[in-house]
Amino acid sequence: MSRASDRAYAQIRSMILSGVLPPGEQIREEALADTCGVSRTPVRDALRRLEADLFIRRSDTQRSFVADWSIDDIEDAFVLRTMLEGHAARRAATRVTWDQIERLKIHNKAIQSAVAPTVPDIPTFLDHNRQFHTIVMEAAASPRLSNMLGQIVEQPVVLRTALHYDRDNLIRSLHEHEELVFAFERLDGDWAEAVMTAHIRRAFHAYSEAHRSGRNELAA
Amino acid sequence: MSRASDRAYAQIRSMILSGVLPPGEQIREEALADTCGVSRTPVRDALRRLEADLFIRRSDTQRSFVADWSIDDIEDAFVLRTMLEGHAARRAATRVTWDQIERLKIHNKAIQSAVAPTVPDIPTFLDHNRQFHTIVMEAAASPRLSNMLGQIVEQPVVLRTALHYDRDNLIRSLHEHEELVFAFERLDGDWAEAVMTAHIRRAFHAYSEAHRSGRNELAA
DNA sequence: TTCGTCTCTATTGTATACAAAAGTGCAAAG
DNA sequence: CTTTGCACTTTTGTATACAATAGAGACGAA
Repeated sequence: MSRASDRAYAQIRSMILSGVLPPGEQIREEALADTCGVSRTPVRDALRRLEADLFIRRSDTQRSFVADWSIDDIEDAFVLRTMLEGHAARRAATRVTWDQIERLKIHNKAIQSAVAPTVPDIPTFLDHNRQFHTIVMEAAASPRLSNMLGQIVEQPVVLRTALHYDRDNLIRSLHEHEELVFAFERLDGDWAEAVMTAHIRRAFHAYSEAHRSGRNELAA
Repeated sequence: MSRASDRAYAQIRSMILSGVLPPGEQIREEALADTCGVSRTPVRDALRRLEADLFIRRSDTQRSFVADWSIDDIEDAFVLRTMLEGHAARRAATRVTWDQIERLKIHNKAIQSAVAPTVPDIPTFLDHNRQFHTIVMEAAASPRLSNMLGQIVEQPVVLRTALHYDRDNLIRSLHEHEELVFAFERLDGDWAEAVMTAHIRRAFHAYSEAHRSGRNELAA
């Protein structure tokens, strides 16, 4: 992450996620180059990647804008994520190694510690949650599936989802992770897919409800 | 398609598809720039896009190579395509408009004409086949799904698949298209998904068998 | 007033020069 | 004979200048 284009990528991405660059905002390469302290060349490079990640969309005349996600877009992304991650869980159930199962359990333990206190440690939860899902993808052993799921999971909407989890949701999430490991240990693809599907759908509804209230806050 | 980077993209892509740049070949930006008659800047642009399309992979030290697809990679791509396109067909079945159904029928008619002669017109088949599938995606009304499927369908392996179709396979392909339209007319998502799944799986086996014989030819 | 067109400005696209980094081969030491 | 380090070559990364193109606003004609 030391090349200028990588730094620019990370910086612009975080500017979008943090709302410094709000949805719909036009992106000017030179302005970003100044902000990031690099020339336009690596900025253009970063913008291409962000465009592929759907963080940015380009008009028909080559101008770039921060992507604006409609409710339909959001549901669309979750539906795809449900399908892909469910499929990954099914594949993983019959391919997972004992070592991977051990690592999944370690992350679940860490998540348990993070959600046990009255005030959960969200950053720790997020970190181990991400690693848990990464291991599932690894066990699914499909580079293309990982690639595509990566694209979806990295999208702004999904990244912000867990921020809306209350403690109850975090604990349910943990229980689903544990159930998934049970399914893996029994090589039960059907079960694994069902648990994962429910896991992602619940996340969607958690997001969706929190988002609605968020909208109201903005409107108020 | 008039910008230099677009021309470079198209040209490099076709060089890979036609085998001028064989799998595993290292890619040198300057050499391609000379070949395409443009500077390195648009070539780099094109290479980034081809990398996202998985036509090109980069080593850990930033060098680019034409992607080399293993048998597992190929099956992997087809499995994903089956899942995504099956899902798309299901969605399309309950969203497709009468206008889209008419257009699907028009392309099927064109395909019928192309495969009717003893010597089928493969380019015409490919063209209308592609448009047929594009309309299905359009009817599925999920931008992300379209985007992802586009990534898979455009991959070298898939692009070359139909070249291995014999006349019998082409006719079967047509019949499956027709059955899909029946399923759409009856708004039957289960049926549509099943037909599409079978459609793609058959394409996979057609490819896989032709590929095996192709390998033998190379070995002989 | 409204439409069109023209010009000027803002923004992106391309070329080129130079910097940085990685690969390559040779030589010397062990 | 192998290995390691160093210089040299090749290749990629970045900056900057310039070209091309889209957008915005003014001005004039209908």
